Amino acid sequence: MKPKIAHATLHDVAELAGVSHQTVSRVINDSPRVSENTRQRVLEAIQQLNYQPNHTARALATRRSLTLEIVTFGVGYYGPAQMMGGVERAAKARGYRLFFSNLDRLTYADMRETVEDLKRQQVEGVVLIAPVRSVLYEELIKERNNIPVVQLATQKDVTFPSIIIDQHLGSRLATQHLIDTGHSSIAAISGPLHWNDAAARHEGWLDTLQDNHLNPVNWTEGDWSAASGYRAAHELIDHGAKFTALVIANDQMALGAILALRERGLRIPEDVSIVGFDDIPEASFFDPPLTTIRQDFSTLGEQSVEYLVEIIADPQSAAGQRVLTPRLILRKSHR
Amino acid sequence: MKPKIAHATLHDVAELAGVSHQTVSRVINDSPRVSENTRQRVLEAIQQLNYQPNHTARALATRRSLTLEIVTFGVGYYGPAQMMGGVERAAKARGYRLFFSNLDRLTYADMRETVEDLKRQQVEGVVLIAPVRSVLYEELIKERNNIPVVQLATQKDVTFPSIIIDQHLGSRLATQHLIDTGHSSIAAISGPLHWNDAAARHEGWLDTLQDNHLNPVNWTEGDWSAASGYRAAHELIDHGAKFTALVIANDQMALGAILALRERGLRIPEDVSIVGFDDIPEASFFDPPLTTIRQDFSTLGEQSVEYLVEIIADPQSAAGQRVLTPRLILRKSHR
DNA sequence: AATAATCATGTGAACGTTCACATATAAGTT
DNA sequence: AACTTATATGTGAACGTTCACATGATTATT
Repeated sequence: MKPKIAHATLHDVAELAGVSHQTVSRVINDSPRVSENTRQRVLEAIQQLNYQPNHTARALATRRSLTLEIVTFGVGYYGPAQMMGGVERAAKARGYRLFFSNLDRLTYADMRETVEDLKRQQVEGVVLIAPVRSVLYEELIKERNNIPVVQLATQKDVTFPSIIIDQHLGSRLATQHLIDTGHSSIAAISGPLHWNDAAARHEGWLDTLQDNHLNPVNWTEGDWSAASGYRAAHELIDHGAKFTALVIANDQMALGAILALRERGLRIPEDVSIVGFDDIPEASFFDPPLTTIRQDFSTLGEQSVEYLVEIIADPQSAAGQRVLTPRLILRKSHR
Repeated sequence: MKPKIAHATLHDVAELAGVSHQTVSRVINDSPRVSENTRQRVLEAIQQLNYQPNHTARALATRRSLTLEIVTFGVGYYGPAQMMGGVERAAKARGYRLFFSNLDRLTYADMRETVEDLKRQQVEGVVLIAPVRSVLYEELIKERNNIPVVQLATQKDVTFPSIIIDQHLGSRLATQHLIDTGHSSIAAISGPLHWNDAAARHEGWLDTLQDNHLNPVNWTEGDWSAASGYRAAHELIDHGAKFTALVIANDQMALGAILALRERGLRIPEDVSIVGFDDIPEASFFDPPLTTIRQDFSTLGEQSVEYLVEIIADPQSAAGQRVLTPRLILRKSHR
């Protein structure tokens, strides 16, 4: 019995219910200013026509889109993917829809494109996953037509709205634990240092060694991949580095390094202790199970939406950086 | 010198350039029907006012939103995350924006919510990552207000527009290879069987054994996680299963299984051969490097957008299922 | 030189909502 | 009984575009 009107409008419903379009509008917006009697009649008409409010028209009229955008760099990576999940969940809970935009490369053209898009989009706020050091982000922030932006995984102590996990602290936790358990030759495999988290973790390692009057033995830079961890570990040994422990900037590289060390006849943890970062779900099943610094990326994503919503409600409340704390998870890759 | 009008409109630009709004509209839409002279004048005004066309208004007037939606189940998993990346890339290349919606649980309420949202959204098409067997998807498809939908990772031989990777074939590739290299006791750890890919892989394994007149030795079901692979391998042995090879439905479970087997004193590949599925980037750095069936999820995502765009252009062209082929990648976890 | 065709521009009404009012009826106060 | 107040509804103009058409100026055709 459902008349198949392509898309019923407010007016179609009004006509069928014998009221004005405004009354229908009141019904769908839960206005108290409408009698129970007519409300029922309208509801029935809505049902009968399978009416759904047109979001576009509504956005145009109210000048509110109820839409957020997430701009991410590298969906392929574990961290960003987890953050996205968190952002989506929180956005949905708050009644916002989510545009999704990924940057594969941080080129000027791609960034430009993204900025222009943002301006056209009628978006109420942006979660920017900005894990890499780049002036392009600043450009985006400046040119964004006053749309609130919350940055994730950016640099520490930055003054604009942002949330980070304290990587320096995380690295300190890892390194200090190794020192406390008797190690004094602690090498490192860092992430790509133009990534904020990689840089912070690296400095945390350096600072902790310094505080304990230890020399930074040796380190190399990887690219987050297991392949690069494998190469890095081999390199370290090739260059004659002596170490009894290894701080590795993420779990994937740790996996690669474990394989390399084994190839070199080194046992873990007997000959070298390892601690990683992230605590990916697989980390417990490395051989040996990996001691690592857990990052709650998903919560990070959720909180970014909370923050954003606060700013949207009151732009004055846009105040600085919030910081989450990582946690050392002890398993069997160290002693 | 830039006057900071919150949002300049077509009319603001028209006034400044001394033309009608329609002329400005022509300019921004690259209509040939405008003299070079006035085009310049308009362009200048646009620049000066920092004008950006309002996407919402345009969508309302043209009844085209230039927006696609991706509905996914489990961003946390490797496959879906990769597909998303592909979808985003292709959508952007085609000039479409992308709404992102994730389902954490396949409950009626969540699905209902998603369907209602779709109807309101003014979206031109939907990529539905539907890796799990559920009637709820059918509901979504039926009630979608005639919006084109392309399903990914759904069941084989289904008649609506969809793209899958041939998991049955993949499993056949894996199992047959083991048989060809001399194995006759081939056990399996499957994924959760209500997942389409898991079911297809499982059947592929069964069918291949049957074709070769071998008995399916034994198998257990995991949940894709490394933890479940670990448990499953232990279980298999606890139950007295005898096998010289193991087909494991994804690489993460393979990782867990490898650890379990080693704990039981079994060497890989000397005592048991292993082949996984997916070829996650870490698979080369398992110990031993994992032989596995590579899935090109990212291409799958891209192609879904191509298909969707075809359907949008010509709804008649919505025809059936397209199939991609997986590939066996030989490494060192078998012999 | 007159007529037709082309080009450059303008005008007003859509698109489907909400917003700011205006109006009519009912109920409450003095 | 007259006057205020509250309640239920309707009216027309926004929102910022595009669309369909109308107009006037230029150029081409016979």
